[in-house]
Amino acid sequence: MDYKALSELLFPDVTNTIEFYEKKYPERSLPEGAKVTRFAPSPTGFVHFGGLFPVLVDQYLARQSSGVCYLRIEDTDSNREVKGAELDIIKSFELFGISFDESIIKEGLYGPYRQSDRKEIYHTYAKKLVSDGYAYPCFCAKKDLDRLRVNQKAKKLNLGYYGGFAKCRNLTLDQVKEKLDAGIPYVLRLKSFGDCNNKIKFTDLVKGTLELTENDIDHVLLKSDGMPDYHLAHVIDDHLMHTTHVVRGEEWLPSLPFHIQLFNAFGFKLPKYMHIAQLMRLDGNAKKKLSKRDKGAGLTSYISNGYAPEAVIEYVLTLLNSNFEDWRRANPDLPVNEFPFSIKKMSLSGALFDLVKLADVSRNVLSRMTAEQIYDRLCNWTQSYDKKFNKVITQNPDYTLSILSIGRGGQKPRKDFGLWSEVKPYIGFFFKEYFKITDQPEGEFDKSDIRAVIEEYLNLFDPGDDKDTWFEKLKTVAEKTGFCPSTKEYKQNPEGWKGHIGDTSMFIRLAITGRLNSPDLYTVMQILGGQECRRRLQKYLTKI
RNA sequence: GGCCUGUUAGUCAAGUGGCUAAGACGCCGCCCUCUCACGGCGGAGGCAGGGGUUCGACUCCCCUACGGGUCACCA
Repeated sequence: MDYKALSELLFPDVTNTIEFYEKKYPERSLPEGAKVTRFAPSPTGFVHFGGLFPVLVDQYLARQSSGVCYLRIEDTDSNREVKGAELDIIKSFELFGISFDESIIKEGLYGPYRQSDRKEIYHTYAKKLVSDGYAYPCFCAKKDLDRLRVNQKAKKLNLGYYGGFAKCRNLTLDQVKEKLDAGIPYVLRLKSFGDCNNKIKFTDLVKGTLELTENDIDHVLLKSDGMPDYHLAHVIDDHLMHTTHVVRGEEWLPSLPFHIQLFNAFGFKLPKYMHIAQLMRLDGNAKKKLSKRDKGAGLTSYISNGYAPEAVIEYVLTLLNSNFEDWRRANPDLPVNEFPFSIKKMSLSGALFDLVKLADVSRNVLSRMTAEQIYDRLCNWTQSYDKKFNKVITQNPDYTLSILSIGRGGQKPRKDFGLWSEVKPYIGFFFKEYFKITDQPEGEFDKSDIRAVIEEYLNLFDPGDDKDTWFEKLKTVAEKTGFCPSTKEYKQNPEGWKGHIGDTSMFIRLAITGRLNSPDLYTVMQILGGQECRRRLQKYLTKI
């Protein structure tokens, strides 16, 4: 077979040579050891939660080595393409503080960054492959392939287009010409010289040394529409764009031998690979790969549900690097991008997505913010997702700020909320728009006793009191109304008391906040102001 | 089914032949001048099973079981 002639027959329009592109995309000039990584999504919809894993690895590896992290759009399948998805992906990541050094909106020297714009390049390299005898056209129709598969299945053979089953391998130049002239659609296939009885050793940076089976399948390289499939595009792009580290999900592991084969066929240097574990979700009792189909898995739905992006990022980091939490405890105030990310600390098996843990991480992240930061972000979020609340807090910025300051700062900050959507239920009672008595006293008390406590307290209440005086007055009220002023004492000897100071405090809390639980009552009352406290206490009397 | 890969408490995980097997979340109990939150103290709960190798295996090897991935003109 005259491969050169075959290549001319298949690619008459290709006039460039691969040398042209090799020269056009020279080695990147980067410092020693700089890593070049890429995130390469297909624009088939929104980015889902699991996408955060590889992209964060990409970002850390590049940043920590003064390298480059770029975005490449893998849109070689026009059937699955979703309009607007490209920009959506970029915007979604931006919400999470993730940006790329090069992308379709920020072209670098190694573009185009959209695969559908690189067709000429792929064809040039494909032509080379054909002329070197590594690829051939296949005219088999889908029907033929289906039949082949059925036969192989019946005979319990390995499925696929390989060896003796690869009929089109043996087509002569004239036969090819004939079919071409007849307008029969074809795909370009790899002519595999691999043997599935041979094993190859390969070291993955995450998985370690792997033993893989050589590829003997004549995989498709170019689809009948002339676009490459993932495999060919991956090899050519990551070569020309000089990717040093390919970070991708472990679902790609089975096709790795095929990729290695392609790199070798081209004579390209192999990049380093990192196949990372998939995030799983629980489906009944079974673990399932988290996918785009899962409701609420979209990155932006975390935003709309009220998660702080930085909290989501930290949660992902706890799963990505087992020592992240230790680092965070030791460095509570350092920005997250200073975390010394380490490949060695990456998990081998897929973690189960844990909403409860996310909530915990989230509370911790928010507890480290200042009241001002909380306020800004809260305004930002409510602007889109709770306009009424947004109006309330922005009308009273100082007041809101003082509320958000409760128990903030210091060594043991409060952790009352992990979601922006949890703030309103927590602080709503401070505002007349939301104040409502929603709880009832716990335990059995005479209404007259409750009334007596409130009345007695109203007599003594003075907003100018300091905390100790304030508490002394609570004790006085308790004692006067027949409640024990010390909980401890009461527990030792409850005889003769109607209850204890905890109970009388509860009545007052109910009147002031409408709820059984609240932050420190003294502070709450200070913020509300004497007038409002008095008003609420009096109002409560009418409701008992 | 073939191929690949993984398996330490409910979840996430340290651990690389010699520990009473870290820690975190969750759960339970106690403490912290008022509830909650925070914090502190304590508790329940684990090396999938079976064979080897070894003076000694969570750690090395083999088998089994179970989980996951993949076998497209999708990425």
